[in-house]
Amino acid sequence: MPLSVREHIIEVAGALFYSRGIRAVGVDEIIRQADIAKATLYRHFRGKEEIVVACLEARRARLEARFLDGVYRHVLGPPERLGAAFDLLIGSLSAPDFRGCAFLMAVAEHGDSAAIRSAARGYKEFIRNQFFAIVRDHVHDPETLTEQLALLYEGAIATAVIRPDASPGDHAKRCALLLFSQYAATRPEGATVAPAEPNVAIATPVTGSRRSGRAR
Amino acid sequence: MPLSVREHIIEVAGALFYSRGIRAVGVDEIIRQADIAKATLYRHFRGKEEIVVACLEARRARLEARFLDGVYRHVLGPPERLGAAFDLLIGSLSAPDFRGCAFLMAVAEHGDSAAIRSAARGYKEFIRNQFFAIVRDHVHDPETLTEQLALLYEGAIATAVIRPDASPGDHAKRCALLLFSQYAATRPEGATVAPAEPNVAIATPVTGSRRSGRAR
DNA sequence: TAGGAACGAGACAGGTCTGTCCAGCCATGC
DNA sequence: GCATGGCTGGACAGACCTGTCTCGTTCCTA
Repeated sequence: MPLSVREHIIEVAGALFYSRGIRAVGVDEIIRQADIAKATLYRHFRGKEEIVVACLEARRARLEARFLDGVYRHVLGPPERLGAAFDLLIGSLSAPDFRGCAFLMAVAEHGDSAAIRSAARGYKEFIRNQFFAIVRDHVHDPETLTEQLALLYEGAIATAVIRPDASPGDHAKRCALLLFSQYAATRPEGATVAPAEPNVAIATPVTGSRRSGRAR
Repeated sequence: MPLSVREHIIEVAGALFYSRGIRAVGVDEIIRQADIAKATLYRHFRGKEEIVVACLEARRARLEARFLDGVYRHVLGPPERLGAAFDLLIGSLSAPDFRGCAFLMAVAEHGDSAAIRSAARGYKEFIRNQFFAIVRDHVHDPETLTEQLALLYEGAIATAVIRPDASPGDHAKRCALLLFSQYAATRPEGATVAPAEPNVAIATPVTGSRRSGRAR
């Protein structure tokens, strides 16, 4: 299954950008590694930034597909789905070439590019929305729980970069499941589970989930 | 109180590096903004990387001092201290010049530099250790709770970069207090702490007004 | 078989980067 | 008076960057 030239460029450039940084990788190195001519590269992309955006979008599609496959391959309940999502994360964090969140790194290096910010935001919103879809019908205040799960997810990635020996993925998973059980237990209507905890007060209203957004 | 030349360089370079990225800022721009000669810069630093490391260490000292001041200014219990720590975070995230974790960004751009990785790790371990010191004697399994709190802290910073409208700081604080009350409630031995009305912690300190900036 | 599109190889321009070096200025101390 | 040492301003070298362009080849299709 031969890749098209464009896909080949995206694959090579994406790996280089991720492993060494966007600004640290020149187009000369991309064409050398991809074994193509410079004119070919500039025939497929208008400039370097367009390559970066294409790499982020390809990565996003790959990660989203992997997420959906891992979480929805089997029909399971919310805790199992959350566990599967964090197991995927744990696998990513322990990959030998893991270096952090590619989207966050791209924004750090080119935060002025609207296209790059938009690609990053799109992926992060996908993750958030997936968590929301998983817990929505099983807890009270799913918006708050969703944001907290997303926080754990992001925190594990960031921590794995600098303190990888802290097992951030494992802690995030454990915490996510604890939170879910908490929010499910204090669920008002269904009342299927009732471990009777007074902490309900904390988990109630406060900051009205912004949710509006859509900057750009 | 006039700054020494070296401190002046660090201040100017640190702001430039943080706002635009390390590789995106050349030494020519540093000496122009700092209004010094190039020879002066290279008399104080052996090279650009040494400037970067000095900037990170200065930032680390500043942030650590601010953390300790905010959390230990008043004598309070663990929930109030956690609340204060996350209020400091909330203030930082909403600062107009906030762009993410400077240490993580530096590692993303220069992950091959041992000195930069070390500076980043030092700061992140400080945060972790502070959380540990706060909760150590008040919960069972303080190590796990500590890592989870650190995860929320990191996650809020990362999320604030890409989805700032999600109020990540507020969600992190709320979740941190919920976790603490959980871990305190299930504490086996002492059982001194009763999570009866934990909302005190939420309603206490003032958000923001920390004046984090220092944009210059 | 002929034409054209896609490609490889590489020169090239114009700019930027880091780091070195030189000449001159000025304050301080002897 | 005079040396010293930190500073400024700027030239400079050598490398690297992005993006354009030319030229020859290959491959597909009509």
